[in-house]
Amino acid sequence: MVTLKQIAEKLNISITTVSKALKDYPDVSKKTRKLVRETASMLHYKPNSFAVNLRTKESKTIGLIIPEIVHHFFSSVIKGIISQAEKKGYLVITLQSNESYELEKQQIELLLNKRVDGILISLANGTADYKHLSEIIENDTPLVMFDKIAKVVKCSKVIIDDRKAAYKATQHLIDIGCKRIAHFRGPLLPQNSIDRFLGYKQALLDNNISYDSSLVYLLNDMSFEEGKFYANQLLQDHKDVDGIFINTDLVAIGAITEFNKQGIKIPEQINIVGFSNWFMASVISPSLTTINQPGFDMGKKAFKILYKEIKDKKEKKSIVYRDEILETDLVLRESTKN
Amino acid sequence: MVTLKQIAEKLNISITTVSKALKDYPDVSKKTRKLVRETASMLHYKPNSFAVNLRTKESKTIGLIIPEIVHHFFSSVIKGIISQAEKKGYLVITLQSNESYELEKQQIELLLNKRVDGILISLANGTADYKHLSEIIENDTPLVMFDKIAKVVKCSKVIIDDRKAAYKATQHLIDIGCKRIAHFRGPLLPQNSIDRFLGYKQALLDNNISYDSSLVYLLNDMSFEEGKFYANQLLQDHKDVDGIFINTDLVAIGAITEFNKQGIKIPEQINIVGFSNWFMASVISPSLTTINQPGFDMGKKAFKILYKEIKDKKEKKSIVYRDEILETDLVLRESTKN
DNA sequence: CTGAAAGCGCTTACAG
DNA sequence: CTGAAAGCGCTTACAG
Repeated sequence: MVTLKQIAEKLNISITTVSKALKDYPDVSKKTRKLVRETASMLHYKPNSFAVNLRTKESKTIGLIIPEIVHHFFSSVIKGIISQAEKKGYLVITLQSNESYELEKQQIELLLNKRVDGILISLANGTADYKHLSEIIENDTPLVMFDKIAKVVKCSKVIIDDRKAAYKATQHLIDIGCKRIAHFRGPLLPQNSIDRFLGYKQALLDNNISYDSSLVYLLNDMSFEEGKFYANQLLQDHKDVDGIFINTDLVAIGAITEFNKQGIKIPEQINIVGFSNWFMASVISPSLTTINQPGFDMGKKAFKILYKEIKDKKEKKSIVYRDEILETDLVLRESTKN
Repeated sequence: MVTLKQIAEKLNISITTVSKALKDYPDVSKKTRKLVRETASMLHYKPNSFAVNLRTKESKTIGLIIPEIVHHFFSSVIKGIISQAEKKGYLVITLQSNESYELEKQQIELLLNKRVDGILISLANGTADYKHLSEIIENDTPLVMFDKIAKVVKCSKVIIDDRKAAYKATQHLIDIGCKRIAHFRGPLLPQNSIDRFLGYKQALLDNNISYDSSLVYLLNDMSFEEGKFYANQLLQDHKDVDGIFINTDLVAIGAITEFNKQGIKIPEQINIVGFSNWFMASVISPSLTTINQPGFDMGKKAFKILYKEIKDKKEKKSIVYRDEILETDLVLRESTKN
């Protein structure tokens, strides 16, 4: 590998001058600058990034921890982050927590040891303790949380308004005439499953529909199979339900599959609204009415905020945490009337 | 940040001894070793990875270039790579070429400048020239290609036998009685679209079915929309077709959607076999018979080979390139008879 | 068992 | 305009 030293020796000048010439310092003569540039490109010189990192104390690399990569929403977020990072000259190290708090904790340790310039994270469902996140902040590493966040952690956050979106979804069911509306909710922990539940409940109350807790089913792993299972369960428990708001599309697609199998007509007998707007939602039959969750934009936005914080830190400006709330909309399809 | 120097000063010993103690060199006394370890953990010492990289000339980081992240198959591959890399203490920098040769080229440059310890790549459809790949090899950076590869490049490769898999898919259509079998193929460039076409053709010939080039449709972007478009086209061109082998599930799902819309019965009027076994293939109606492509295993395997090459290089062993061919199988579902 | 010293390849404040 | 020197924080061959 070619080094500054070799270029310097070849031209009989000092390493200092070579370094300055390559960085276009104005205090190097035009002639020397040109000579150095030419020699460097002739020798295919590439600055040793390890040395640069050590000197500048930054690596132009950020870390990303995500619960699950094979997931339409999250892979869209990753794509948004990576594309935006590349534009700004940053590379992204991605890690998957697999919805495990323990792994998440270890991975933060890995990234901190690696001295990434900043960290982006969407929390595992299992995460209830936030010491590992505080450690990032104490370590003075910029941190931005997105989608699955912890409200109490002091850092910037990019989210959607889950409560509002769930309210919108439920209101739609009410508007098309549903009287008995069930909800398949996520586990007790991630904030967004709580918020989606609260939005559902609020919409009922605002429309003078009494809240019936037996219509709310709490799922654990939010899988296709769970969707089928609880769809069947619902049919046994409540013959009179005419609408369901389901916490996420994958589960909704499981439910649709089960209803189709049992000959339940959608939307005639039961209306369904999902959440996320996966690609699948548009190709299943009947296609699924759902909340569109802007994954790509969320990724872009999260990186942009992180980038600004990294920059502000470098310039010793004080960092102001921001809460960015992205808009969602309801995509009407065949699984609800009209 | 705590450094070796600070620990040394605190204990009034040399930096050398501290370094050795932390690395469990046998020539440090038990007592000193213990003292150093305790002090280090008390001060939350973390080795500065930038300095370590510079000294050891390795970063325990690899680069990954993939055509498209938001894609069930590729995100499974990424997951396989990342999980395996983490086990071996490696981190993964992911970049997306977006099926563009130009981007791919730039990204290789980025990774080489970053001095990653190795590179994993699946080529963009647009890539026809391989100089940028040779550069990796000349740079003495281990390289493993997977899925979309270039046969002429001298490096290890992890693939499936596309020709054999396509043969199997086509043979299945023949076995269930199809006489006029169409094929929706991918563009002329990626090797696997060529191989899938050849497998299709070979199966016909081996079964004494004459090859009819008008039954082969060449698609460009392999999208859901193209699937719909060519399904419609096929209905206009050839009323007698009773089976289609389609290059990838997404297109097949587009085709199914179009056939459903036009009231064509699957599999009674037309049998369909896809390729990849996306999750979607199992939930569409009718569910799709398809070739299962083991993304997660491919990722794991690709990393394992790369890891071995990195290790061999470090130990100055000569590197033997390997071609790993993973098994695929046909998953029978509702879109084909029986 | 301990430590002084060289060196990895840069950057930059400083002197001339 | 040019360059000697210090330093980023480690590792390791070598001396004692």
